[in-house]
Amino acid sequence: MDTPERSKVGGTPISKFEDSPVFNFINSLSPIQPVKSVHSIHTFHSPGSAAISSVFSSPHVSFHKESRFFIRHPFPDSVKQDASSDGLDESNVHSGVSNGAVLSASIVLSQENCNITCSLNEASVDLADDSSTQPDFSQSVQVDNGSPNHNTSPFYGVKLDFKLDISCTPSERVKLVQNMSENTKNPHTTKIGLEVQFPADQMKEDASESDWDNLISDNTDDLLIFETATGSETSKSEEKDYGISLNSHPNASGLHNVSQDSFMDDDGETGEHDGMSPTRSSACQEHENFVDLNLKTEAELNNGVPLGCKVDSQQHRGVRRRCLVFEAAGVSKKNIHNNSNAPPSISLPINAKPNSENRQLVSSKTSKTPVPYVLPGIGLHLNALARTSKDRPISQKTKTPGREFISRPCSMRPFSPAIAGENQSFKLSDPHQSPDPNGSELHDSQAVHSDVSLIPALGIEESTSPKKKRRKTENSGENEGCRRCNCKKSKCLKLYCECFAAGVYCVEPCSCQGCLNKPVHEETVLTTRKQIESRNPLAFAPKVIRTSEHDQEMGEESNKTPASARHKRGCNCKKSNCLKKYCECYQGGVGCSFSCRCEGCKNAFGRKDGFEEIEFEEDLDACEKEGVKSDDGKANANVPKLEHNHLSESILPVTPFPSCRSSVKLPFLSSGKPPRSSTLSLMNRSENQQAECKSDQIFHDDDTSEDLRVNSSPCTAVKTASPNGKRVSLPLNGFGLSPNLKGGRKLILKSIPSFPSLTTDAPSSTQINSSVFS
DNA sequence: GAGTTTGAAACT
DNA sequence: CAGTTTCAAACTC
Repeated sequence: MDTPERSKVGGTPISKFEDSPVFNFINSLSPIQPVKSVHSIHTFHSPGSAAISSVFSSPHVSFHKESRFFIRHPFPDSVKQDASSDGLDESNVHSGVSNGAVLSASIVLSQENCNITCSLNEASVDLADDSSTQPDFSQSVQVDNGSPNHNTSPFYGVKLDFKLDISCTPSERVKLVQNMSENTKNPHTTKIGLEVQFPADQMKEDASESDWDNLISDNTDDLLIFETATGSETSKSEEKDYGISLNSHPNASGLHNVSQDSFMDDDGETGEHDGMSPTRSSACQEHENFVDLNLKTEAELNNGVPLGCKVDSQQHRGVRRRCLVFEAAGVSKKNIHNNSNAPPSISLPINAKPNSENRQLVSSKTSKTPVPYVLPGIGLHLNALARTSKDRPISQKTKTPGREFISRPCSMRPFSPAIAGENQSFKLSDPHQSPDPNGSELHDSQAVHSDVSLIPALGIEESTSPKKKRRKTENSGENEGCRRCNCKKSKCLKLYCECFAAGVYCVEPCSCQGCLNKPVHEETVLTTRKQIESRNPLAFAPKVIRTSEHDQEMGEESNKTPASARHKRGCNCKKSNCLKKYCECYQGGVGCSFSCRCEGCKNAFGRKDGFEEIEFEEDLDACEKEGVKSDDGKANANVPKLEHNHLSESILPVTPFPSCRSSVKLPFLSSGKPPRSSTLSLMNRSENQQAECKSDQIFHDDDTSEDLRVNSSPCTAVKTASPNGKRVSLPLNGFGLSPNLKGGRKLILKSIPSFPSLTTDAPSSTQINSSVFS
């Protein structure tokens, strides 16, 4: 073995390492000789003796500062001291405290069976404290592993353990890379790379046998302490939460990727790994020491490394190539890299093109980046939310001077029910905030900001003519929502203007002419708005109200079943039969209700007639089977089917301020079945007012549909007409009842937008209704 | 892309 | 409050 010279860690002669069990192990690889422990893990790359040489030949790479594999764990100085006191070369042992989290990684190569045990322990913050006092702590090793199985997300008290029993064969390769001293100073940057490669089959079998506890207990001496690398503030923040630094962090992942590449991708598979760490800082690239345990085979990763930690899917994707990779021996492609080779992969330019996985990471990361532009003094207008099918990009003002940049997510499902909820107290703002496609409600402050996270960067992409784009997006179905106004005469100061109606400023994509609905004209906008509100307090109220609950429950199907939501005022369609977007109900993805004055309603989401006709039917089931027939006697095949769904929905106006919202549960909507005749009977129009009264009484904040109870308390009559004389009523108001009814449905008005102008305080359900219907 | 249709909004 | 006009989106060609 000529290793010593070539094997340097961070320029540190490997002589010390030779004393280490690892070294012995390596030496003994062929024939397999036991290695009791590894104080410091270095790269083993060795099939047989030759392998050993190779191990140390490549170790440079792995040892090299630039090695990308790393196990990060912060730990207390005390620990560090202990480690050093143990005679461990600092280069081999890095300790640090990061965020109070203590991570220790121990890798043990057992003498027998050439077991290689890698215990990765993530010590909680508490542990970190303990670690100082507990010698054994050193054994616990925190490995930042990006293995899919590895839980990328930090967790307390979770040990990430994997034990690998492999027969030592020439094919086996274990790389342990430590990176050195320079970085020790900087706990955040110190990384140690460890790569262990095993035959795939062995890995599967053995990897599954993870026994960290044993490792810890047995190999106290053999500890590798790694400092957690904290690439960025973000990672730190994450780590703080858990007291553990994880590779889940983009930076970390990037590091892993890099490291992995450095070790594994001689054969050109690096392509897989390239592009890794866009987020990775150059500094990290050069100076971080990593310990990487790479499990190359995914099966291995999944099966062979029972970490007891599960990584969420997203994390998986991001993490997949990271750390622990046990490469099947057969996979010779993973050659230990020479340092010369390593650098390229290692020091991948930040702006390097990420691979698909990396991209995901990046994208996910970036997705959050957009920051909504909130016009000064202008608050979120939830009306935008109300326009369900009309997603508006979240307003975002580009930094470009004089240019408004408003974007809103186009995530809306084609028929997703409009979310209602508008708090007029908000100033016009954030134009195009859209309801969460998922139906999630915007809550208070969250609404304003969280939505932003949803921003698909719409605004950025809009360069083509707004109109075309709009159509394009609309046609596309899901992205239907991205709209812009095209006003020519209204100056975007009337409700004709969708933007204005939504309470958002017009943005660049808009092709409006003479637009005054811009931040520049804020006063004008507000004034006009007030005027309109004075005329009709509900003018900016969400047109469609629905419950978020529904979305949550229904998930993807929610778009199919918006029925629980209803247009607050109802449509007045004459010719479109409520089958086109001319119909606001249809457009909002909700069924028509009693409030509608439409003629020949065939609303696929729920016909007004359907309700009425069904109302008195004794056997709803029959109805469902037959389908609901409209007044004109035309059967609407869609209706029954849809009815199930949308009836199950609850009305949920989404307002940013939950406190201001009250929810109404309409009794039978959650059943998911069409209204039962008995139930519907209550909805008889003659009884509308009564029903509405009931509905008023059943406002609830929570969604317990079962809670739907008819409140017998006296109710004041509620006007169904809007201030303007137009009927405004909550659809399904009359549904409050009948649990006894089979298939009772619930409409839940989870939140009704409070209109500050009307009621300063969070309106009670009654208040809401009164305000709505008065 | 222009023209038509449609229904809400605005107006009288 | 009803009728009419205006408006812009939706739709059609």
